[in-house]
Amino acid sequence: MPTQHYRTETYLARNSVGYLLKRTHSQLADQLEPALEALGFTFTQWVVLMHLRDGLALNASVLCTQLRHDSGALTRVIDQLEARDLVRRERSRKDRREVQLQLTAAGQATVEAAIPAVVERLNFALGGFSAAELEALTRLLTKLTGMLEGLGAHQVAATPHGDAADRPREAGRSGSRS
Amino acid sequence: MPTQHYRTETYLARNSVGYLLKRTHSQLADQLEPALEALGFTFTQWVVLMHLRDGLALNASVLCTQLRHDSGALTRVIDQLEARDLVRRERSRKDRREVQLQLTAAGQATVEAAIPAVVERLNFALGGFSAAELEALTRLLTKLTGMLEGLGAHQVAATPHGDAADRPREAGRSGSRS
DNA sequence: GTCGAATCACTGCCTAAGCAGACACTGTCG
DNA sequence: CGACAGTGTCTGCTTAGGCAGTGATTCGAC
Repeated sequence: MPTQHYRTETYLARNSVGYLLKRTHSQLADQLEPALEALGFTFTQWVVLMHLRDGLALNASVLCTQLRHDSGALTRVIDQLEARDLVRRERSRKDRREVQLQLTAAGQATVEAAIPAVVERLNFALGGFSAAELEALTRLLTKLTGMLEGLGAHQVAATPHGDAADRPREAGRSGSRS
Repeated sequence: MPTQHYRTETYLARNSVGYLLKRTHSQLADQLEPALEALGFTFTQWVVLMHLRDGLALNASVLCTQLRHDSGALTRVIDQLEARDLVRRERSRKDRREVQLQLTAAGQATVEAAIPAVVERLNFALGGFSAAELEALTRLLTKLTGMLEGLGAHQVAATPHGDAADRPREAGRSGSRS
């Protein structure tokens, strides 16, 4: 039996991590998006580019799981980036179902050029945090994401309420349209 | 000049709080949604109901700022909940522009009945955390949300890239903060 | 080797989110 | 009183996200 973090009698939305994560993410996105938009990117596009830059994803499938994006939606994001010559698609020879992705020279340059503005905005937004606090937050979030990834397909613990749905979480989400 | 949390040369997407927040939120939502879906709610609807239950919002406008939701979108969420007789709209007598919201008896009962399942799922998902860790995470996120709320309208720091950066984004609604 | 299941990328469709504008109402200033 | 700015809610439009289904390919069982 896991730790009894929350209890029915004292559960309040505003103290719940779920709510706090949603809220902070949204707020931080609001801080970053204008900087990215000035450069012509959405947050999603940015993260895709960064992951490619960091070599964290070689194909769309990996990117999907990494970013937790819908594969269909991701296709459209890649479409946009490819249309702007920032990303190149290339069919793998080893497995011809797979499409390998990489930044073009222009994409590489664009990302590198954009980083300072993003970093600056991030630092500004986090101005009220000490280094120790940010470190702690990052550590906790990293641990949390690892934990939740481990849970994977939420095998719904036999809820007495019966029907519990079983979503095939594998396919990521997000994406965009042209 | 704020703390130099991130630096251009070492910035990596996967370590960035923005990315981590997005990722953890998405993962946690995946954990909770099936439980809510079994009860017929989306995450958004659930949070709306919880806020009404906790008396955190008396009208749509407050709810918008609390949840960082679009007022137009919120109208539709309320529509759905009202159609299911979970929420009641009532025009305020004091200020007839305002629509006061409250749970119906059925709404109240439904929310209360749903809490145990949500709490259980939340505890399950957070099983790997100690009480101290969750407490720390909650505290940091609460502080962060307060910090970011303070920043409010992100005044874009003059980007040397010239172009753009002039989104009137701040969408008037949700403006007044306590 | 063949058949069937699994995987990868992609396309359509549907719903939700975000934006802008409309309308109703309030409070203020002249 | 009447014009005007500000606020609260709601309605259309556009865009993005998520799901299901398709074609191509690979892998595994037999």
